[in-house]
Amino acid sequence: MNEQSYHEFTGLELSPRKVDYLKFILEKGGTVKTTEISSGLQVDPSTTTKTLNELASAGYLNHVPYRGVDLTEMGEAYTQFLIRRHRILSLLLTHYGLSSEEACSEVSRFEAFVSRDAVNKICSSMGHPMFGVCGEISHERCLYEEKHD
Amino acid sequence: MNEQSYHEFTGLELSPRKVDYLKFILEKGGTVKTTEISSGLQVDPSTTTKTLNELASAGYLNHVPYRGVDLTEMGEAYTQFLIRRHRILSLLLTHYGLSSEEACSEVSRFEAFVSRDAVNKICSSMGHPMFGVCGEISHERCLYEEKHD
DNA sequence: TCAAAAATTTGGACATATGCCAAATTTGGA
DNA sequence: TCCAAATTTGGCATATGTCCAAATTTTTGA
Repeated sequence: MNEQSYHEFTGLELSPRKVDYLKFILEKGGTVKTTEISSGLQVDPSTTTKTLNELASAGYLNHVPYRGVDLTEMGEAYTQFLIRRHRILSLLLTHYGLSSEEACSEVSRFEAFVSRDAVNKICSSMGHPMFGVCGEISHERCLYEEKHD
Repeated sequence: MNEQSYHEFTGLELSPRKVDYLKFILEKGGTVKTTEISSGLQVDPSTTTKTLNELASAGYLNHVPYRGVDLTEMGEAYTQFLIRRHRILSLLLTHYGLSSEEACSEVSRFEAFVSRDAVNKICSSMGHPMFGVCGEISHERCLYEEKHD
């Protein structure tokens, strides 16, 4: 989604693993170092470097070699969606007999394959819940888009 | 799951594409030929042959070269689960503002990553619905397992 | 200040999953 | 029986994700 505004994306742009990286980076906040990510995601630092380069090339991150990464404006907006998706889907599953922990780990496995359209429909249908099982749910862009469809 | 009974599986054994193959084969029924599968899944016949060999090695299929494949007993039981999973998840999404078609194609993208445990919980929680948006839902093993947990 | 330690990156290798093409093999119908 | 159609083999390609060892850069502390 390099050249486009963050209004246009399907939610299917990134692999499950890349989603993990972005979520981790947003949750850490600010500039994040390779080592922190490697520990957090349990991978070799060289793996982290490679993935970071890919995410930077795709426009989600600014990467200053040897210094760390931070989210671009687009990357931040996109990652907000990733987190909202995770929370909405997790909350959904807790309504069907899964515990918070089960829901969370279940969703982590498949969330990367759930489209933004579907998430937005589920979200409206649930009445834009404010609290998920793993954090507060922000609907900023979600509500904005609904009004401007 | 080669040596084990089909009572023990997580539902995460197969990649999305292999799930497609098994579902297609079960839906066709009986012995299915390479060409039918290739047309159905829109892939080169040589790709089909390779995948069939993998599924046969893993114990899901009997493959008689140049003749076709059919599901083993285990493969059939497993594929029943795959289809139930697809239908339960699709039905679920239609309760959140997605049309049948949307639900179906959405679920096709991520179903391979939803565990059997989660499906069983969702299924009980929904009261073991008999009809999905893309076919009747059979609960044979699902109900059996519930009684014998 | 500056050398050793720590962090990061590079380059090479490997594994898995998919998929196509061309060539060889087998089947089956005329 | 013989050829066309179906199938399989073998080779190759791409995309992801991962590790290791070596090279590079940054940081730290004496």
